[in-house]
Amino acid sequence: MASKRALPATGPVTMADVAARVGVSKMTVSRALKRGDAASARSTSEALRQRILKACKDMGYVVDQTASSFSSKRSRFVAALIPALNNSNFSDTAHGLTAAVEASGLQVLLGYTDYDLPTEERLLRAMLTRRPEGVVLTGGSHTPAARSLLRSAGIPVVETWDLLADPIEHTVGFSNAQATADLVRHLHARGYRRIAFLGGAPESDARGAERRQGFVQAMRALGLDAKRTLTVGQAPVSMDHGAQGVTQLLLRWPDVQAVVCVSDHAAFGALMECQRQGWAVPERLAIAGFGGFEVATACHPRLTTVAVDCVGIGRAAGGLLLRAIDAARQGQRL
Amino acid sequence: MASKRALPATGPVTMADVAARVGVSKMTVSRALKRGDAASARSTSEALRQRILKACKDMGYVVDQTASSFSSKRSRFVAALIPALNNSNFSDTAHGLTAAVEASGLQVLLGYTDYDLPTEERLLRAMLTRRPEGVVLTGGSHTPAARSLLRSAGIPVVETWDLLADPIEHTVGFSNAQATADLVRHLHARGYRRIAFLGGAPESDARGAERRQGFVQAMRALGLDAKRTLTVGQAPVSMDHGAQGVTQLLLRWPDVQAVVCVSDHAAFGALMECQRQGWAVPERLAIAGFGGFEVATACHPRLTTVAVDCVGIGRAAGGLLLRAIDAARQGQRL
DNA sequence: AGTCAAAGAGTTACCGGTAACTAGGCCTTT
DNA sequence: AAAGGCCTAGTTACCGGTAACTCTTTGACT
Repeated sequence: MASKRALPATGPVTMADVAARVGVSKMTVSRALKRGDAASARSTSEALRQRILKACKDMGYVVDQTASSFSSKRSRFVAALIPALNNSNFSDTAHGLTAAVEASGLQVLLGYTDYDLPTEERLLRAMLTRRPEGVVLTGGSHTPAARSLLRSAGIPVVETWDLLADPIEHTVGFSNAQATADLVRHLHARGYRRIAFLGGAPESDARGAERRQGFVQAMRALGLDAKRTLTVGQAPVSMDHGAQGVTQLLLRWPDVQAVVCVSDHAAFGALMECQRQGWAVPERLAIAGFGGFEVATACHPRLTTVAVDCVGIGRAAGGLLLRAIDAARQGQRL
Repeated sequence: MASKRALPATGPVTMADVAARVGVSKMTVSRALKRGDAASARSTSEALRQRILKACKDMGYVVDQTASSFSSKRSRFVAALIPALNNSNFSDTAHGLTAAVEASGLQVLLGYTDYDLPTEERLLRAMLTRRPEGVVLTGGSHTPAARSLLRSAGIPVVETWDLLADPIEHTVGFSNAQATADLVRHLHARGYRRIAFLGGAPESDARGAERRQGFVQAMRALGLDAKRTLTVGQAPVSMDHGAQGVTQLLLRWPDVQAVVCVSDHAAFGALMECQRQGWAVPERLAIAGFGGFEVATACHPRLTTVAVDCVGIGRAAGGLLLRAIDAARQGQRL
């Protein structure tokens, strides 16, 4: 074990090693490395700084964030939880979030919940042990334990993708119900009257449930029959669900003129099934989706859809989070 | 500032607080909490353990992984870099990876490179400061600096999505060239002779370039003309690229019978453009894609595609990584 | 010329866990 | 009955940075 000291080349290079090589103290190296964050305050001379930077490069020194975080109580990352990675809407939001916070030197630790609340809680628990400086969640449905964890963590929380009436702290998004209602009114204006809704099990998808509610409310407000709602499978609703759904739909309500699908994926599946069956779209059945996915504009005929500014949501959430983190740090200082 | 000590309720609860409450040493609390990992070795009595667990719950204590990682030199996470989040192929791989390593208590820190090597290097640099226990990369193209970083990091590295002849350390995947060549032979067996390839700029997408090479090699081997290759845009190749591409294709080589697209997205775009233009698929033009995306089987007509076991790749990469991490830890012990 | 502030660098202590070692109690073994 | 071993819990030291403070030098200003 004495060889440990005798073989400095093998072990990881530490800041002390660099300091010794340059002939300064650890602290000086530390200061030289993190210059640029703050302005010229409390820094080293430029000449010395260059020597230190060169030594770091020569020795292959890489800062140990683990130690840095531990010492400074700043983990320099935020946790973000989304329902699924392979949904481009959510990953676009993650993209926007990353773009917004990386300028402040924060990384995003991304997790996916598989549309499952207990999974979200587990994930949150795991992430909080790493002491993130903030948390971004998707939606407003969480387990009581998850809420409690967040409260006692004492860090800023932003809930996205729904404009919540009663958020844990901050919320960035839009009303899924409102947007769906707008879509229904749009169809109504085009002359459609017998409109159906196609979505997954409400309990498996909070946003889907919101959209369903928006559909029902708008239909009722227009004096139309809001009973044509069909449930196919659990979230995430797939293209195949849409294909199955549209078949069931026309079987059950042959007089239906238009269908509002919970997402573009389902709408696309429905559209393709119609093509297979020879049902003209939109003459026999008009199809609308939600999300503004690439497939909605690429397919033929194009799907009517509700475009969502996913990246914008992420960016706004990031901005909000940064301000909240800053504010908390200021407050701490008092 | 003296109030800091006077207000223990406000500050975060530490292990020492819990220990004091229960009347044992920090070490005992530490041991009680991490029991379950290893077998009954070096643990506390069950009765005491329950008391400690209860105290943790009552006090709202959450282990500080930052401190734990720092002390034990085990960060308990692995870094994974994929080209894009919103590509379900790659996110499925991330899914498989997560599933494979989470049983061992490792988390996955996911990053996306936007198909850009310098971005990959930057990201890698940022992640390595957090001392991951392993790294999973997509593909075998990396900047020299990135390779150097990985080498000096001294942690296991797995490269996926390409079966590399000369990997940095381990590789899990399949030959994109081989798979594309198989696809070409399949089309040839069906009677197609004048086959084209449609993809993005090779330098922007290593896997796309591999597929293009596989196409060229297979065509030549079959004694066919391999010159019908078209480049549209940069990676990631979109549905719209596919639509534009197929138009250019038929304009430039009106006699073409089939087209192999670099991905299902492009293939789908091409398919839809054909429908818009009234070109019969596959009679006028047969279209093949790559990746086995949901859209390939959901659309009408179905796309010929190369299904990839994305989750399997991730799972295999995770397994390999776990073994390598274990081996490294064993070796360290000697 | 003296005072004072700012800039640059060093010192000290500490963050909250865990590795490794130590110590006591109880049980088994010959 | 003594020796050895296992189980449980405590002790000590330390991981690699950074906050906060101190000290020295330099230069500007009165």
